Amino acid sequence: MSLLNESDFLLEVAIPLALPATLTYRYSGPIVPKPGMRVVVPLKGKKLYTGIIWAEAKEVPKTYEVKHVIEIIDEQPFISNLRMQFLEWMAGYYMCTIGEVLLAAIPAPFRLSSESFMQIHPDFDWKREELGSEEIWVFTLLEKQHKVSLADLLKALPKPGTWMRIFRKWQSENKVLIFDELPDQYKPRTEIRIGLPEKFQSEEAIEKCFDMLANRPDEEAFMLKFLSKTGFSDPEHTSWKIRKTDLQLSEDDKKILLKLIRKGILVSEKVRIKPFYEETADLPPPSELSAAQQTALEQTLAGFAVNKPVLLLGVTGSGKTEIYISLITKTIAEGKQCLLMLPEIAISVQIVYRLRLVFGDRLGVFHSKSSLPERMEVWEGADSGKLQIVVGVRSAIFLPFHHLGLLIVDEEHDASYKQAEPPPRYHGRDAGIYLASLYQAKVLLGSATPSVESYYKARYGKWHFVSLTERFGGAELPDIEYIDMKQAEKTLKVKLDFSTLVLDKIQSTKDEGRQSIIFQNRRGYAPYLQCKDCGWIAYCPNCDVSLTYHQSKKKISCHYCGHSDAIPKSCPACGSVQVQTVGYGTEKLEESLMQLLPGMRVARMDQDTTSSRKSYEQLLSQMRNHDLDALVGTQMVTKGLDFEDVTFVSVFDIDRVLHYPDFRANERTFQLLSQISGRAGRRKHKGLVMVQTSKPYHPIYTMVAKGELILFYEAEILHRKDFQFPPFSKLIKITTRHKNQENAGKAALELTLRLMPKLGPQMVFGPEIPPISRLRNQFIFNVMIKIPEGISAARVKQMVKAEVWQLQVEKTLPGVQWILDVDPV
DNA sequence: AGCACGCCGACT
DNA sequence: GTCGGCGTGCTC
Repeated sequence: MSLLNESDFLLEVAIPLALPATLTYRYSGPIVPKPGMRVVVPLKGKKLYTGIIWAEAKEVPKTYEVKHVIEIIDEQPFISNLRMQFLEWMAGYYMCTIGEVLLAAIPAPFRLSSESFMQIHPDFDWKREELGSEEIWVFTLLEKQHKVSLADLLKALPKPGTWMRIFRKWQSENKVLIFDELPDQYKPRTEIRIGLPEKFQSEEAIEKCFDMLANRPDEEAFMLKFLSKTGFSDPEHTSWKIRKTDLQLSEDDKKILLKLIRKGILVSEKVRIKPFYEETADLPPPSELSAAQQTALEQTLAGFAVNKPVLLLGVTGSGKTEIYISLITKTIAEGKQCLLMLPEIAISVQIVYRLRLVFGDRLGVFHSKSSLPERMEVWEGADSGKLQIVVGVRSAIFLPFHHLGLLIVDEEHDASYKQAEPPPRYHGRDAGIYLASLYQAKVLLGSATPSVESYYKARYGKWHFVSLTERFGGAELPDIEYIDMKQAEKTLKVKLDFSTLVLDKIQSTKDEGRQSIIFQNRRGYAPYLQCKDCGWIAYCPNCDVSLTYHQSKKKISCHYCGHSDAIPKSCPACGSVQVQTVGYGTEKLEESLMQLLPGMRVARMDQDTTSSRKSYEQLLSQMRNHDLDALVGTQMVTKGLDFEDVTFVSVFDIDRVLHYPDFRANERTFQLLSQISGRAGRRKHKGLVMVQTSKPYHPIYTMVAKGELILFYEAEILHRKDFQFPPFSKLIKITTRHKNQENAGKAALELTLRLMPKLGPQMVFGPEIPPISRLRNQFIFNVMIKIPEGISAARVKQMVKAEVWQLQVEKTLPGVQWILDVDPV
């Protein structure tokens, strides 16, 4: 960094806000600024923000007065050079601003602002005599006020100094807590456990115990209850403890318990409730690799040796996880870190248990439902290198890995890796591959149904291709049958739109003591509510979609904006009372099954029944304990569920997926059918899949049934090539949004007209009205840019960005929102 | 993200 | 006649 004056620096500072660019600040102070260090800066008025020194500013701005950096927070760069390079790449590649990337990349607790609060950490023992005079000052204030905003603190403290740095240091030393909202979330959840002291933990000792209670029948009764609840009578019981809540104590019981504790016959302890993934379960240690797995592992290593990303095509149940574990173990042995990326829903208890068993404390979990302190812990662990493996969702790529050696992206085809909103609209897999290249880390992508793009790259040179097609333990793939619903209707073999074949199979599956899964990609009771007399349909007032009828909530609601209405008793248009539901959602299927198959224990798994982690886990355990015979669900049941006794899977309506107007419809249909088939017959028993369709001989369906995976991919690749779709081109989707249809349309048209002469009709497509043309009272238009192979995507992006920027500046279309989406999914 | 400036409804 | 709704624009 060059000097302007003596120790006076001019800096480009990136602030985690959706600002168009970095802002210029001046700094003079005791520290030599380096890129990646955090600074506290004033922004518009007196508000303070944390920014990142991005670069040295090249010249003194002439059009405005440059403000001063208040303080540099870090002694060492908070973001390493490598990671800055990554973040900058992301902003460029995904056509957003650095500020937007930082917003996603830096957890809130690191973004000290004047709105942040500070309080004394309850677990830290401050010793007054060890504090310096300044520290005493702050400590006293904190002690008096419980929590203080940094703005107030800065006002109250003697002027010059490096307060933010001191606060930051305290924060990292766990002397204080700094947070943005209420401090409640920092209180660890605890529970009380009641247990038998060690000296009584044997049959004879318990006898003695009871002798002590000989003349207290109430206490004796309590002890008996306690012992039975701990499973004492079970010869294999191992625990002498139980959660107090599980004892379900009456008021009187509580008094007795207190007495017993006082007598020393029982003990109570308060323990922190561990997040679900920290608990360990008794699972068998990882099994030895099979010959097929061993071969796949060796082939993967061969790909790594030539520094290519490896695509592992592993059919469901082939045991990809074992291969992951081997590779992770190897990477850790080399002293490097691993990131295992999973789609949100797949970070299940099962896989984390399994990995924790192998890697113990060296494993961290980075989940979207993780609390802030949990995130901070993983962040710190990744930074220090203490965590050698992190299992996480897409945002885990922002963790400050010390030395990343291996990236595994499981279920790499999963669309949820792509962030839709807010920017950066990045793809976890693709961004991960770039990040790995910076670290010179190895990359393994795993899937039973890879994306067509990945398959193509792996098969035709760029990447390395490994396939694992044998199901582990020799379990057979299920049979897939397509039920011709038109035929079934003609022969009256349909009840409530269920084929009687399917119904019979659900019944017989139950009778054999096994379970079924019924898939329908639509939640709620019915997608429409319609008047039989005049044809009126309930529409969302804000969006261009019909309202879904929800019976249990007694509402009709919009799945896009959340709007909901009471169910009309009569038609608002003609007054008729013949208002009826049309179509089928999971809720209705659940009801139909209960009605058609009496005695069937059916449950439903969709967004509406799994709003909390607990309800989700509960459904899983009900399935596992055979409290259920059939599970109806959305997309959610297609991913990662592994029930030993599910032998029958039924797909209620697949045609809608296939006919969705999108170049990925074939791929999605293939993936969906293959994935859902993977839920059937995962162990000893062969599974059966029945798919209801009006086109039983559609080639995609046939290819799934015959397991002709390679055929599907090769055919699809030809198709994509003909139409110049990815992987033979790159797409940028530009969306215009405005409350007024005309303005949104004009904006899209104007952009098209300006891009057309520069890029030509082979690259510019649109404007087009999307299938849902209005969302949250905003009209939407799309312009698609298709960049063929051989043309610099970077240059096209530059051009598009310049045109959009120009249109924004011209202000002929005020208030139009422009959304740039690179590699839309 | 905030915060300020700016044009249209229910009130002292 | 005014107070205030949040729509839009700027932050160095």
